[in-house]
Amino acid sequence: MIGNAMSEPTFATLVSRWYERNARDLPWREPGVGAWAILVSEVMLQQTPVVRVLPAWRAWLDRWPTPAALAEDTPAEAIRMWGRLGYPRRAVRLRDCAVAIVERHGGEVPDRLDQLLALPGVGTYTARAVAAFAFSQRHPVVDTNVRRVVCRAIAGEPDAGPATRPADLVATEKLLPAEPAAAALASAAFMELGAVICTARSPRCAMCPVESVCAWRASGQEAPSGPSRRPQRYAGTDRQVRGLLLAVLRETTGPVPHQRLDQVWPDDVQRTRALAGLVTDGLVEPVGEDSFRLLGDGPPMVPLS
DNA sequence: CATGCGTGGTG
DNA sequence: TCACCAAGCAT
Repeated sequence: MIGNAMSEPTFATLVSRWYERNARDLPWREPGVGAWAILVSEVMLQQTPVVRVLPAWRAWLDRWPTPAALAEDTPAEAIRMWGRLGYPRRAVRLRDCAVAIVERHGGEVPDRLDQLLALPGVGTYTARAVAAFAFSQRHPVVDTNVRRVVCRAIAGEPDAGPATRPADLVATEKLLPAEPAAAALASAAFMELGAVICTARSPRCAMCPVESVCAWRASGQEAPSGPSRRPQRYAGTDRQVRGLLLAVLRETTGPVPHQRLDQVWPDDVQRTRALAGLVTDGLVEPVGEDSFRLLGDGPPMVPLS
């Protein structure tokens, strides 16, 4: 027991201490923030930087403080409120998620991992993040930041794999304190370390609380390997065309004649394909012969009899 | 398991 | 300038 008391601080302890002194004061981390607000923040933060999420998160919760409130509104309004956060399918899925929470869980965000995972738009990361941060449960929370931190500091490798793997969850779980609340704090701390110090491009090792125990540092800090995969260009892709189409639909209430949508992109084939994709994905619906609108942006179409 | 899916900031 | 992202998810 004396040996235990005198042992070196654990990895999680070092990072948690650093976090308690240096964490950014993000609003969804404040005490008393509910599970719904945390869930909304996690979905918005999927692939969108913190600085852009901040105002959108406040506006969203001001309008829809509960899952039930969002569930009663239209997908179209969800897409509009999403603004330019990107990947607007997340807005629709978040609304689907609110509907599911009302239908399956009486309007309360569930606290069980399997129930969270079953919600639309909630995957491995988000389910664990909500369980840990909203309900103080002891689950490894592994996002791209945590993968990078653990991969570098523990395994001594410069890069994490392309996607979260079961091995990442196991490796991270081993680092967590036994106490659930401490484990949740440690998970937030790992994420923060990866976001602020142990960044992908230029890690600030001089500021790092675990530099002295970092395996990557100890092994000479081998540079990240070359480009594993060539990222898709944005300019000229369907993705860009979808964004242009959606920008027009967002700023218009109700149906938009296709002639107006035609103006956003000259290539008929690509534009038509992009619009069809938006319909397939449940973001847009056709109205009448030649108009389109955001899903649910007006009264349902009544078939003529 | 590789892809597709938006957007705006930055070195 | 422009490649590279930034707390993933669904298929």
